[in-house]
Amino acid sequence: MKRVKVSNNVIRRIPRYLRKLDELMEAGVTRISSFDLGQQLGLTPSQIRQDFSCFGEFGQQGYGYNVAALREQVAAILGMDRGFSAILIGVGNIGRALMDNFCFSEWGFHLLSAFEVNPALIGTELSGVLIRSMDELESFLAENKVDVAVLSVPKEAALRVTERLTKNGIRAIWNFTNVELTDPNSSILVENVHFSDSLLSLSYYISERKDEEAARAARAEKLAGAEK
Amino acid sequence: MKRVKVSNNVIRRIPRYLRKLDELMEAGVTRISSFDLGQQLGLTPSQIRQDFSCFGEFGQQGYGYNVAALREQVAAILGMDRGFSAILIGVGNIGRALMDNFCFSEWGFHLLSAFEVNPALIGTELSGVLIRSMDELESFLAENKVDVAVLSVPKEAALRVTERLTKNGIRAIWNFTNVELTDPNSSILVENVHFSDSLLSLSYYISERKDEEAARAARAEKLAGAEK
DNA sequence: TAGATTGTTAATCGATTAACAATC
DNA sequence: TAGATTGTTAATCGATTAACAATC
Repeated sequence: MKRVKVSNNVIRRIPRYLRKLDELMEAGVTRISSFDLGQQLGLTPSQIRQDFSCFGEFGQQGYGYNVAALREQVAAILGMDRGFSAILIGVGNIGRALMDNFCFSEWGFHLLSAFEVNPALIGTELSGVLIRSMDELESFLAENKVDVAVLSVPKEAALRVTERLTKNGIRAIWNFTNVELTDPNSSILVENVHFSDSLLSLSYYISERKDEEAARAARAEKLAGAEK
Repeated sequence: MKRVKVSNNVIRRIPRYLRKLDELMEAGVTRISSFDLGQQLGLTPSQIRQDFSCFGEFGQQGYGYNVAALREQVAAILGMDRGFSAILIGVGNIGRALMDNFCFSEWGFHLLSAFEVNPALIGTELSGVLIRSMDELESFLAENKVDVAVLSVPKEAALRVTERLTKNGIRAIWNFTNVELTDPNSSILVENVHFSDSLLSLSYYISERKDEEAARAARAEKLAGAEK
């Protein structure tokens, strides 16, 4: 796999390609051109070819791309075949939802264990994953290679837990707390799922649309008045 | 409020400004310069001033920005003061987690009601919000102005429910299903929270780092060999 | 072969950064 | 007043789009 320095914009598009390719495979589509793929994703064919060309040559002139083959390449680009391991910290509502519904293995991850402070949950299993006491965190990290910690603890505990994690070798965090963990001069990878940021962006777009519609209505009103 | 056409990049940064400003207020900071704000967010002062200048003049030469005042401006930009209303469809794990933990009102939204097919849940309340039968969806939408539908149904139901929503006047969806709802030529606003996209991006970054470290180790190895 | 479509180079467009006059 | 810092214009940088030779 070629691996030049690839821009964030490209990297954020790759998972969308994967999802679309899975969809195409399910629909029985075996080949697709950058033109058609672009149509379906709202991207230009140029951009799609540029994106893939960061990683190699996956198409064939005059034919396009084989869907199944491209899907495998995309999966490899994303590291889905590397068998990364994860632990989950905090089996609250979000933690439970992830353990219950989110299929880590579908995306190439092994969820090794979860950790909780609530004694009622410790020792129980959820979707086949054992919930351990937070007291065991350090010893577990010493004995297991863990690539990612999924952080789904309450806001107040976020920074404290993060410190314990990074002190014990964790170098990547999938952050579901609404706390800004990213320390600019740290080498820890943090991927945020900030619900509020997402909702507020939507709020912005709705406001924008409302304002535009109001402005349009005002212009129409004025015009109608002038005609009289 | 000035409202020129603002790029997506800017819009995605505004919620981060809000979060940081809230943090500063809580810490008792009353004024901040674009320089300091940039330091804390990993952005250049230029970019911060450019971003705000899309919406107005919120600072003061020689002084910087008043934190509380800027926070209010940012909130207004995002439409947090518009009292948008929302309903939630699908009280599964994710739906429940949102109703339980996510404070809609903190971000200016009123969660009016939730809808479910499971009879055991219908008629009950969660965090003060009534769970109605999906059968009541159409009549509810006819009687209430709803700005956003939060979609947290199982994957299989996503498209069907979306159609019911849009047929009954819903024009913005906050989508928690892993389904691509965005129809390029539709005017419905869709804001996606795709967990898998997020995890796969992280997977990419971890892979990249691993490859770099392996390459570095290989070079060191070679060097050590050459010295012998 | 002719038509289609790639991978890549060049051109364009847009976003970020730098610079600076205005001014608190 | 002098120092600080804004808002904005100009310069730079990077990402997207267009074009096209290569080739299946």
